[in-house]
Amino acid sequence: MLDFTNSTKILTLKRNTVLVKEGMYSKVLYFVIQGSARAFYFRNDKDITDWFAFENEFICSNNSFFENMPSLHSIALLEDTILLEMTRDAINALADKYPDFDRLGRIVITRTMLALRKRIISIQFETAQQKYESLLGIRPKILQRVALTHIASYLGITLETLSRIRNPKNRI
Amino acid sequence: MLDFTNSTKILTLKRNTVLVKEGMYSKVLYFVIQGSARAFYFRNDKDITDWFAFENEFICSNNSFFENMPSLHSIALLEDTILLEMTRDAINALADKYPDFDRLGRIVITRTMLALRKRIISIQFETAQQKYESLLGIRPKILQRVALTHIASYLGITLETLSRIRNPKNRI
DNA sequence: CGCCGAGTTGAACTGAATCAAGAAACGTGG
DNA sequence: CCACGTTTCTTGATTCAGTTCAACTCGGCG
Repeated sequence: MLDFTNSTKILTLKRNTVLVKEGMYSKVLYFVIQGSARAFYFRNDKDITDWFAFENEFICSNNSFFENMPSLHSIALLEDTILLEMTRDAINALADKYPDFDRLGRIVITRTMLALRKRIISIQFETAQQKYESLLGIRPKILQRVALTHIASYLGITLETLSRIRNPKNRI
Repeated sequence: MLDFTNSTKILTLKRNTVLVKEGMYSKVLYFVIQGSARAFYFRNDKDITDWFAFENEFICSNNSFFENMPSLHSIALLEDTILLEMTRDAINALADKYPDFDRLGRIVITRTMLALRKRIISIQFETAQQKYESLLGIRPKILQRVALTHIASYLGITLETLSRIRNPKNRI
């Protein structure tokens, strides 16, 4: 029988577990039930966070999942986390059978695309402080759950700059 | 009869024609046959180019087309241009009838998403000069077809900086 | 207790922005 | 085909946000 529960694995994993390693092929997509994960890569020996996923969000190696290329980034858990794991083949099979599932997939991709466009505008035109505040607007609880280093690299600023922004004494 | 040619208008338009105005609703998508267009918006009274479309590429008001919101940017032609115009309803109808067309739509969105991710990395970690060179790598002929002001704003740098980068005397 | 990773603070440096002029290219009408 | 105005691009001087490098603080944990 081909249905959702049969195409899906539920994983309960510890903090820091690595789901995908840079350079590997990964045709699976993870959906976060409880906990959080991040995608990251190394650039000039620095660990750069690329994407966060919290409850009810998806995460996967984009170019491995969508383009059959070796993954450009790794994915690791930020907290003890419960995940759904689905392979691309299972997702495609479900999408072929259930138009609603197919539609859902399209909506998710479209949303992601629109979010990326907004992020580009944010990166290009906001000061470090505005970027930080925008992030807090979108993810108010992120500070309680993610190390500042990861937040800084996600925002494209240094840890030192983030630290200064957060110190009210430095406000102009 | 519901088919591709009936759902499509061919437009032949002059340089500088405005296809979409900021603030309007636009449920159409344009496919460039010959020529070029750009999407842009104003930020602090500055004209910022957001996206280019050349031959065989699509352009539309993203958030109007996908999210039914008033358009955040305008779209105008950079050259005399021949376009295909399709409404969202026609596209959806075609996608319902022809699975291949549906698949095509998904591929286009996915590609766009992946291109946006690459652009984010480029914006975040490359110097002005590297951004310029990356763009030339992707679009070698852009200089012959687009004003430097638009290239600069697309890259998120000032016209002055772009001018200096292009002057070989200023290379370090 | 002492170490270690995570965050803070300080000082010097730098790439790009801004402001201000000027040069070149472009097009439109005479 | 040239003169003139407009738009596009270049160049120079100055300023500034954020980086870099280095030292220091704090909290947790073996």
